[in-house]
Amino acid sequence: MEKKASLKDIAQKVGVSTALVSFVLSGKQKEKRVGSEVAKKIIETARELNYRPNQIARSLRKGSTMTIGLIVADISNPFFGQLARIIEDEADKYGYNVIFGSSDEDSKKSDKLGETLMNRQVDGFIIVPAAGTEEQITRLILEKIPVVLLDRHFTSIPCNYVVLDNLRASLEATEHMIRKGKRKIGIVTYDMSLNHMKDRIAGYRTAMQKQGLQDNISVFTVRFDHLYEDMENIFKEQVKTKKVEALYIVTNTLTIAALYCIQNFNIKIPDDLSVMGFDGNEAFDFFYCPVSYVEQPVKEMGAEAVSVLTGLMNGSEKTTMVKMKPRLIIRNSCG
Amino acid sequence: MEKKASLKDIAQKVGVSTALVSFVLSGKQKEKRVGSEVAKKIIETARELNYRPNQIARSLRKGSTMTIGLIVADISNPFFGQLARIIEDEADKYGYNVIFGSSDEDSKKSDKLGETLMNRQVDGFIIVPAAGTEEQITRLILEKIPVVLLDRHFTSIPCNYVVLDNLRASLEATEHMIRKGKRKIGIVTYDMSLNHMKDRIAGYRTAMQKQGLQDNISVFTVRFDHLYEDMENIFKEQVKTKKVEALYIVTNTLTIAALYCIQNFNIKIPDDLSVMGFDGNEAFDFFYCPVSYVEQPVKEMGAEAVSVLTGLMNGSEKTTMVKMKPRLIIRNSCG
DNA sequence: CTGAAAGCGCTTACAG
DNA sequence: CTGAAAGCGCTTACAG
Repeated sequence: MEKKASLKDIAQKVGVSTALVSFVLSGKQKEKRVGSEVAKKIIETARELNYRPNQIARSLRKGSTMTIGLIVADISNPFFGQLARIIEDEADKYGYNVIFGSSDEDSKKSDKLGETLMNRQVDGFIIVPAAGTEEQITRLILEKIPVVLLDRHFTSIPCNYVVLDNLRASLEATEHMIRKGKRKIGIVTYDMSLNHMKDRIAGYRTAMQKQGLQDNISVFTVRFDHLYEDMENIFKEQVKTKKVEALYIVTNTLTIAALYCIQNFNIKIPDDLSVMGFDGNEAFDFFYCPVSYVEQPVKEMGAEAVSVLTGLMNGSEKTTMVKMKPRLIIRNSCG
Repeated sequence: MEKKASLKDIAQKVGVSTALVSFVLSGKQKEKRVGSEVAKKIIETARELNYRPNQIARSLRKGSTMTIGLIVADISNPFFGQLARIIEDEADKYGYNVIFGSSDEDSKKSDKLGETLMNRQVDGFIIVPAAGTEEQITRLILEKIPVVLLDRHFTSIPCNYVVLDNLRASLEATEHMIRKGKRKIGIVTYDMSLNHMKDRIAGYRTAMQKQGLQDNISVFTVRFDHLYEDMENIFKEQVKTKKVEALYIVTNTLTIAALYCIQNFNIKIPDDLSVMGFDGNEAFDFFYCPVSYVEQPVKEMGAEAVSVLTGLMNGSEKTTMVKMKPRLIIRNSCG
C-alpha cells in the first residue's frame, strides 16, 4: 500500500545508485557487468517493494511514450470498432498502447482531439480524417509527427495512407448490378467531399459510362446529421416513383438506414428494388432478402496501418500508400 | 518546425523565469500579480513559438495524468463500443482522455492490461471485469486506485459498480414469456461465473418458480470460445426436439448466434420457438420476426460510471453501487 | 509580492 | 568497468 516504490527506494534499500538499479531492472546487467549478487538483490528488493516502473517518467526522459493516438469518426460504429480492435491488438505486439477519440466527422473536434493527443506526446497517429482536416494533417506532417491516414486520404497531401481501392470496389459493385440486368442504378453517398466518397462515386460513374448508361447516372447524397430524413426522401422521390431500380449504398450506416426505409415503405427486394450495401453487418444477413455488399478487408487494413506507423516511428522516411482489394459478397438483393 | 518549444524557450526569449511563464500560461496572473505587459508578451511569444504544454512533464510533476484506463471485454462488440463512446464523451467533459484495452474475457490479459495502464499512471479505471479478476480488482483497491466496475461486479469485493438490475431484467423478461403462454422456457448464457450471468439466471429461476414452473427450468450454457458450436448443439438437442418452446438469451452476441441457428435450422418464430434477446442490435430489427429484447440503458450506465469515477478521483471516499433499470422492448418473437 | 530553485521518476552520457 | 550527476519539461513551496 502507501506510496509507490521508486528506483530510489530500491537503491537506498540495497545501498547502490539508482543508475545501477535502472540498469539491472531494464535487463542491461550484461553490458554493464553488474555483479550478479547485487543484481539478484536488486531484483528481489524490487519485487519485495512491488516496484512498478513509472512510464510517465520514462516517457519524459526518453521523449517517447509508446502510445498511438487514434482518431476515428465514431468508435461506436462497428466498422470503426473493429478497426480499433485490430489496431489495439497490433499495436500491443509492438509494445504500444492506444489513446482514442471520436471526431464525429467534425473537423473542429478532430482538431481539438489532435491537439490533446499531441500534448500527451503520442508517438504517432492513425487518423480516419474528417472532411476539412487537410490543414490539421499538414501541420502534423510539417512537425514530423508520424501519421497514417486510414479509410480515407487526401490527394492533395503526400501522407501515408491505408484505404480501400474504392474505385475498383465501385466498379465491381456497379458492374455486378448491370450484369444482373439493372439499368437505372443510383448511388447513395454522404454529403461530404472526402476522397473515399468521391472515388466510390467515380467508380460507379465509370462503370455506368462503360456500359453506355451515362444518362442513368444518379448520385444521391445524404447529410450526415440528417441521415434518416434524407434517406426517406430518396425513397419517396426516387424509389417509390420507380425513377430508380437499383441502389448502390456506399457505407454501412447508410445501408442500415436504407434497410429501415425498405422495411417501412414495404418495398420488395429484389423485385421492386435491387440493393448493394457496404462494409457488412449482421443486419445484412438477417434482412428478409440477404443483402449483397462490398466487403473491406478490415483486419488487413488495421494491421497494415499499424505496421506502416511503427515503421515511421522507428525512423522510416518513406511514404507508403496502400489501396486494399475489396471483395464482393453476393447474396440475393440484386436479383 | 524543429523541436518543440518549451517553457524555457519562452522564458529566455522574454527574459523572465520559467516559473513566471508557467503562471501566466496557466492563467494565474491575477493571483501572482504579474505585470500585464509582461503577461501579454509571454502569451504572444508562446503563440509565436507555437508552444504546446507537455502533458507528460505536467503529469510527472503533478502526479496526475488526467487519463482514464478503460478495460472492456472487446471494443469491437457494439455493446462495448457504445459504452466506450459514452465514456469517451463524458470523460472529455471532465478533461480526461481514455486509454483502452480489450480483455477478451481473459483474466490473464486483463491483468496484463491493468498492469500496463497502471504503469502509464492512469488516474482511475473503468473495468468490465472478466471472470477471475477478483484478485486484480482487489489489488487496485488496496493500492487506493479509483476503480468503477461496469456491466458486472463481484459480490465478494466492496467496489464501486454500475450494472444493470439483472435480477429484475430476467424477472420481467421471463414473466413476459410466461404471460404469452410459454411454459417450457430455457435460458441461454455464457459458461462463466460472473455475477451478471448468475443474476440473469437467478431472475429467470425466480420467475419460473413463482409460476410453478420450477420443473421446466433449463439452463443452457455456451462456451465463450465455442459460441456457434455450442449454440448449434442447443438447437439440435433442445429446440429441434421440442424440449423447449421458448429461449431467453441473455447477451447480444449469444442472441445473434441464436438467430443464425434459427435461420440455418429453418425454425419458425414465434410458432416453433419464442425468443427473447438482450442488449439490442439492428439485426434484431431486421430479423424476419423482429426480436423482443431486454434493453440496457447504455448511455446512463456509461455516464454514471464516469461520474462515479471522477468523484473518486477527486477524493470521494464513498462506495457507490448502482443497479440500472432495464427496459423490455416487445416485438413479435414471443408470440 | 516575486522569482530562483527544488523535485516529480526515470535514463544515459560522461567523468573518473 | 562503474556510478554520480545532469536533465527531460513542467509546477509550486519557499526564501527573499
